[in-house]
Amino acid sequence: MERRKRAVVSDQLETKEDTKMMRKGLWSPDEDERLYSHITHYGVGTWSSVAELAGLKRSGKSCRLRWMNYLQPDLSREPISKQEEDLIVSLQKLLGNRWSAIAARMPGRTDNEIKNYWNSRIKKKLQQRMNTGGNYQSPPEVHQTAGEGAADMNTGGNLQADLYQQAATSKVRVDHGSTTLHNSSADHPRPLPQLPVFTGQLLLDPDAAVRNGEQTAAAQSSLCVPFSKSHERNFVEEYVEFLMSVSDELLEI
DNA sequence: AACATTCACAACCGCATTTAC
DNA sequence: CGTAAATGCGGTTGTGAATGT
Repeated sequence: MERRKRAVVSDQLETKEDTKMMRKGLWSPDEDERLYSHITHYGVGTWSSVAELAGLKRSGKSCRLRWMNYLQPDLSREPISKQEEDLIVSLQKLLGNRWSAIAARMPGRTDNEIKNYWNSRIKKKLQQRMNTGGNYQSPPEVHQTAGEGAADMNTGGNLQADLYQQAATSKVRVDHGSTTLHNSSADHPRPLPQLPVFTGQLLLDPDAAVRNGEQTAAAQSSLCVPFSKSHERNFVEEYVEFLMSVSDELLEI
């Protein structure tokens, strides 16, 4: 809480600074040139120093965003293809609105680009198909305020629950320690590559759950550990890597 | 032609997390 | 270990172009 207040204060200071002397709005070609030239020559120390050393009246944040989303040389300038769109849809199903995680699996694409594409096109398309009676599953609406998002994080979020739910109803079985793929053609499960083992649990305070009489497997599990956001991130990242490595078939869960 | 609406995308904002000291 | 600064992320807003009336 205290930290959060500080972050807000820090941002407010930056904002105050911005209104005094920082430029805002669209970047001019000259600014782009300065930023690009500075970074290609000297690299990025800290973003605030980049802004200063490149002689830009921009916040470090703004410089970072411009570089990441527009100036980076390895960005793709091609329109998003049908294949990429399908990939976005699949990954969004798996990861939710974790645009940076999705972008990490799409070379040349940025989180902002994917987020915009999702919001302006895919979301609409899916909605239309829903309205016309298509059996397309609507993407989960994530009208989440920052506060709600934080609440999700605090409770472990629904993400793990969703993954478990998917795993439970799909051909992938996620056990503590063992994983099998049930081949649709044969009923004999075959061993899979190492699946990241989920050693966290969904409750903030497992002891409290036990005290409350919630005798969940997680609460009772000797593997129970506090489940931080970084645990969550690692788990989800590894889980998706795993799914993508197995087969296209699994991506449709 | 003039205005309104829609669309796509760039950029901003607030907050959480990570890093440096 | 605590604090401040830096960074990263996702939601939202702003803006210019395209399209419709």
